[in-house]
Amino acid sequence: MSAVKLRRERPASTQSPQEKIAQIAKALAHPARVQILQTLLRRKTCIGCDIVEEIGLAASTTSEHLRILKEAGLIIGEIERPRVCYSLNPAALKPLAAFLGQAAASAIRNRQV
Amino acid sequence: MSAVKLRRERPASTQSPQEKIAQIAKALAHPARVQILQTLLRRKTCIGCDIVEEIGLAASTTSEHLRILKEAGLIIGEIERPRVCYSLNPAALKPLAAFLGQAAASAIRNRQV
DNA sequence: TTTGTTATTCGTCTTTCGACGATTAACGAA
DNA sequence: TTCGTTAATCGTCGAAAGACGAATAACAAA
Repeated sequence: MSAVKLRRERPASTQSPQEKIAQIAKALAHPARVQILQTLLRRKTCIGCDIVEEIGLAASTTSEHLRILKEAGLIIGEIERPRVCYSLNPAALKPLAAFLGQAAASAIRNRQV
Repeated sequence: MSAVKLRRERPASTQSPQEKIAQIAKALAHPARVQILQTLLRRKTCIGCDIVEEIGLAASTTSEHLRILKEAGLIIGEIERPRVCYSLNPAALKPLAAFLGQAAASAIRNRQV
């Protein structure tokens, strides 16, 4: 309770394209977080705290994963007292998806599916 | 020089789908590695040690990034004495690409581009 | 055989991640 | 106001990532 925490990543505006892509990938770089996104994909819209139950980790740990996903912009959380309603924001995946698209295109050019 | 190192990730066969996806994402979760892949995309095929020069990190560090990419199957390195010739293996990106595809599809279903 | 060229491994260090329990926050309901 | 419910934060700890220089490996060429 002394100083500011300053947990920020770096303003998106000053990020290189590589950094943008890597940042999104980093948000996906944990099985639990992938599982959270898949859960949100399956059960269309928002979910309360049963994400915690679904992935089987401690509530605090899950909350941390949700924070990371939120910070990366991949999910959105709307408060609906006393719970929070999470939903996907697939648009945030675009830079990474575009990069993968390029790689796939090169695969076609080089005739290696 | 004492014991085995055992740096393995875990046999792909026993990996859950989430783990597979997360593992690929983890390999992409560093700007330098994204940059390496982009370089290989641009200059069609393999490159020697000028990857080191391109990304501006120490040779040993770069070698480590290349190892990670290789271990994830994203690149292939053929030795061409005295150098090594790297090339992309875009097929290894498939599981991640498929996942992003699903998310994009859900975006269309929900009318949020 | 010695020399030169490039890639990799080793050892070390600092920083970040991931997990947890405990605590705190933020309210609606009673 | 007090109570109950759910989320988020804090503090801690071990494990892993990331960076580097130094040392080593693996040959082709001289």
